[in-house]
This record gives sequence, C-alpha cells and structure tokens, in this order.
Amino acid sequence: MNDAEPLKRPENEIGDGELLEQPDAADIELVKVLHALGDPTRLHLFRVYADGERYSCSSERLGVGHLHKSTVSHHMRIMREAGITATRAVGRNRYVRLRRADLDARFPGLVETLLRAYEGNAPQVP
Amino acid sequence: MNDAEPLKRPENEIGDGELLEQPDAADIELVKVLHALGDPTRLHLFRVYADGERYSCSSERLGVGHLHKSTVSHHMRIMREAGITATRAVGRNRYVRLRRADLDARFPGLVETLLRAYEGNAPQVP
DNA sequence: AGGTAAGTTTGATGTGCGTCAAACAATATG
DNA sequence: CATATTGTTTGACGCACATCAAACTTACCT
Repeated sequence: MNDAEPLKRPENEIGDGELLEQPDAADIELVKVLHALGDPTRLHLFRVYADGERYSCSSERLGVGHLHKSTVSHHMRIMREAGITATRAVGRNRYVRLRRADLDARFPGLVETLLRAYEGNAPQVP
Repeated sequence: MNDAEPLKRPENEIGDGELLEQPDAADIELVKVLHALGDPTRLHLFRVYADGERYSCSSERLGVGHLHKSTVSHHMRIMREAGITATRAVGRNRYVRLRRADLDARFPGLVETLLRAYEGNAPQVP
C-alpha cells in the first residue's frame, strides 16, 4: 500500500469528470447559503475549499477525520445544493471547489467577507 | 381605543429601559450569526431592523403578521443571543436594534454585504 | 381596582438535521 | 477475476427547531 497521500491535481489538469447536479448561479438563494454555513463543520469545509480544489472525503486533508465518511458526504451534498461548491466526479474521487465566481457575481463581497470573518474567529472543528 | 400605530421613538429619546442579556461583542461567534440568519423569517427581520429601532412583536410593522407572537418572540431571542440584535425593555414594549457597531468591529463588512446581498435576492417572507 | 395590552415562558407537535452504521455502486489494483 | 478503495444511499436514532396555544408577568389605562 502506498502511504503517501494521493496527489492533488491542479485544476487545469482535470478536463474529465462529470459535474454533479447543482443550482444555476442565478438560483442561488442567500438564505440557503447562510443556512448551509451555519454549521461548524460546513463552515470549516468552506474555509478549506477556499484554498483550492480538494478531495472531498479524504478525511485527513479536510480536517474532519472524526466524522464518518457518510456524514462528510452529507455535508458535501448540502453545500453543493446550496450552490456553494461544485463537485466533479473523476474515477472514484470527487473534486470539490468553491463556486467563487458565481457567488461573487450573485452576492458581491460575501465570500471574501466570510473568509476574513472566519480568520479572526477561528472556531475549532468539533 | 387609539387605532393609530404606536409611535416609533427616535433612538436618542430612549434613555430608559433595561437592556436584555446579550453576548459581549468579543464573544459573538460567526457560526451562530450565520445559523441565526439561515432562516427566512430571521433574515427578513434582520433586514427590517437595519432600518432602525422598532417594536419587536408589533406584527404589522415587522411584516410577520402571519406568525404567532410567541414565535416572533422566539426569533427575537435567537437573534439577540447570537449577538445580532440588542433589545431594551421599555414599559411593555421591546425596542430592538441591530448591533451594527459590534458586528462591524468583529466581522468587518459582513452586515453591509448581507444587506446588499439581500437586496438583489429579496425572498418573500413565509 | 379591574381590565386590557405586550411579551415571555412553557408545553406540545411535527419536521428537519447531524450522526453513525450497514449496504450498495463504481472504480482502481493485484 | 478477485479484492480493495472511494464515495453515495438508506435506515435508524436522538436532538434541535419552527410553530402554535395557553398560562403567566408586567405595565398601561380608565
């Protein structure tokens, strides 16, 4: 077994992969976004994904190793359905990224403000 | 009976009234704020209070006349305990206002960004 | 004092949510 | 092909939440 973590492929190297269903940019609702981020785990994931694309349930990378993989998958779905993240399926893996452009277009400054607010707040993930 | 609505007193005229318990500015947690605003009714109230101080359960003014007064009181408490609003008890009435300065100090730009985001979104209150 | 009005509190109810566990599907690897 | 790996789905469980209704508190009014 290879004990090195799987490589994070740069975004521009992933041309394949199927995009999982998600709301159109125009259909992203503020209250759903806030509801999705009003959970400690998801707010943490939001911060993690702000750094770039990642594996979704590769627990160690996400810092949610204490949670069951099905629980993480559940949070992924909520954020995706809220329009916060985009997920592409490549092989067995899921590549998740923030829909930064769509969010910025719909709610200017929100992502930036939240990330900055999170910095000074720094809650520990439960 | 006086069928005119009770006057909204300007903020600087209310020197009396007891401040209901609320978290210190430094103890306001981002995730609690987001959770509090991740509800359609409370997000609406957030917008209403941004205009200035108001009665709390005076349903017609708040645009939540369809809700029971105890339900409104419940939402008030959640927002107050999240640090979003400050409530002062004057006589039988409650004057509620946004803790704008405290929120701005802790999460710069958040209130402004949310209000702007809400404008373009404009969900109808359930 | 008696009655009315404003809010809170408590209880009850239905619903949704976060979590885990087990089963399942799909893909990679020997 | 056989087996392991990645993630989703389904079911179950407990807890939190949004809501209403009724009781209660406090204050205003005549």
